Amino acid sequence: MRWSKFFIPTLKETPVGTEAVSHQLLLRAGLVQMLISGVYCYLPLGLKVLRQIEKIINEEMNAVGARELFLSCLQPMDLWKKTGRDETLKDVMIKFKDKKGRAMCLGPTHEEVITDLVKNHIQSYKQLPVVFYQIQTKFRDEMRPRFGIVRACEFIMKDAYSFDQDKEGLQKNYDLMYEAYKKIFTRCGLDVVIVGADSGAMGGDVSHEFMVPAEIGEDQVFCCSACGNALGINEADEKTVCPACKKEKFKKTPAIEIGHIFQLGTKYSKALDVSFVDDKGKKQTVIMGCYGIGVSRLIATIIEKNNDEAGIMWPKEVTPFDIEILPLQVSDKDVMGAAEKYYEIFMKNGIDVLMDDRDESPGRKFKDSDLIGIPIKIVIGKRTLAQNKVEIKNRRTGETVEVGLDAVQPKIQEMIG
RNA sequence: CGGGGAGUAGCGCAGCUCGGUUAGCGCGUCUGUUUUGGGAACAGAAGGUCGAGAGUUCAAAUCUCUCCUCCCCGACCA
Repeated sequence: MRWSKFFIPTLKETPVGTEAVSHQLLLRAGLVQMLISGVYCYLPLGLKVLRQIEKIINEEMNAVGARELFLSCLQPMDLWKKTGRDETLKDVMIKFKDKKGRAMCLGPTHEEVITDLVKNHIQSYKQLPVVFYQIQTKFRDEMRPRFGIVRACEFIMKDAYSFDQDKEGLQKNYDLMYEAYKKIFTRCGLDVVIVGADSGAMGGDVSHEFMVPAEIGEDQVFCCSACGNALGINEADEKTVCPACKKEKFKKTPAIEIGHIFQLGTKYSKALDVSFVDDKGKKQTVIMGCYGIGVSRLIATIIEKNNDEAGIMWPKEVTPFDIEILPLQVSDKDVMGAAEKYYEIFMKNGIDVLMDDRDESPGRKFKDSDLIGIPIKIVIGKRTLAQNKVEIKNRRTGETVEVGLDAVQPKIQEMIG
């Protein structure tokens, strides 16, 4: 992709009314734009990051046998009355009446819809288990949206739902999801702390939260500063020595919740009457689990944990582009010729490359490059090109190497791995 | 919803206390010329319902009232 054909409106200065670093960088790097408080539009670069994360999620969900579907976000209130959550979630629901006078809402979550959907298709134990997931926009009329897309009124969530015939089946799917979540977050370049948690308005018994310790976190975890071992909220005080490594005491640390999984049991299946006939011909209620990841929040969290004074430093698997080519003098035929050559080569080899083909000063290009945080940049300038060399720079480490013109491709391949 | 801050050009700001030409500065944008290794220089240009409405006044960005929006702190959540 050529910068001039893309759309990356970078900002030199920090926008007013932003506190969180991730919020500032999301705006400055031209990833998102606010429409109203808690409602954000994704610009092309931000969308590209979102797609990268979706790709990781899709792969890991498929790996544990979850089927992707896409539920409606426009939902009838009648359905919510059946589970009683029209009351429990009334403060966050965005409700209205349609032209026919039907009470509707924009889905704050999808347990009711998926359960209602599955109900019509499950009759026998032979059809279980089944696991579905989707990546969807959720709507919650938050009292106070915060920190850009960390807490928004319209946000993107991956939600999965498992349906089993017994508790053992649920536990199995729960464990699979638990492990899949660890993989997803690791691939996103994050270290998570996993804590047992209250299931709150979701209901059910067992639940785990996936937390990332961070300054702007709205939650708190007790974790060992040496080994990361964590206890559930309020289960420890700061004087307790970590039972795992016995080195450090637990510390109360603010954290961002990016995932939450629940063993729901029969709360929804009972209310919506989802049953099946077991192998003895007896009618049973389906046992459910649900599993959420705040995808948009995940983007903010990744930025929160991967930045420096100059801007974002994308982890390898979520970066919007693999490499960036910076021709420093666009008017110079040799410089631009070399840039075009590498651009073509990398595109042909399936490496996603952004080329800053704008006729801007080198200073501007370097600053923008650091800001948007592509992991590897190839700097092509008159000075080095005169010696038949170009410069390859690692955004995160700042490490710079000058390589001969023929060594560029192998070096990049080596760095990308 | 309670408490605190803020709204002036795309972005960042000054002006407001003490009302008075055509509302200004930096960045960005457009034109031209010169530049080109860490946010270049010069010349010219465009861009504003001063958040909105009402009021006071000969005169309001500035004073008064009402409303709207945004940010931060608290109760809820991915």
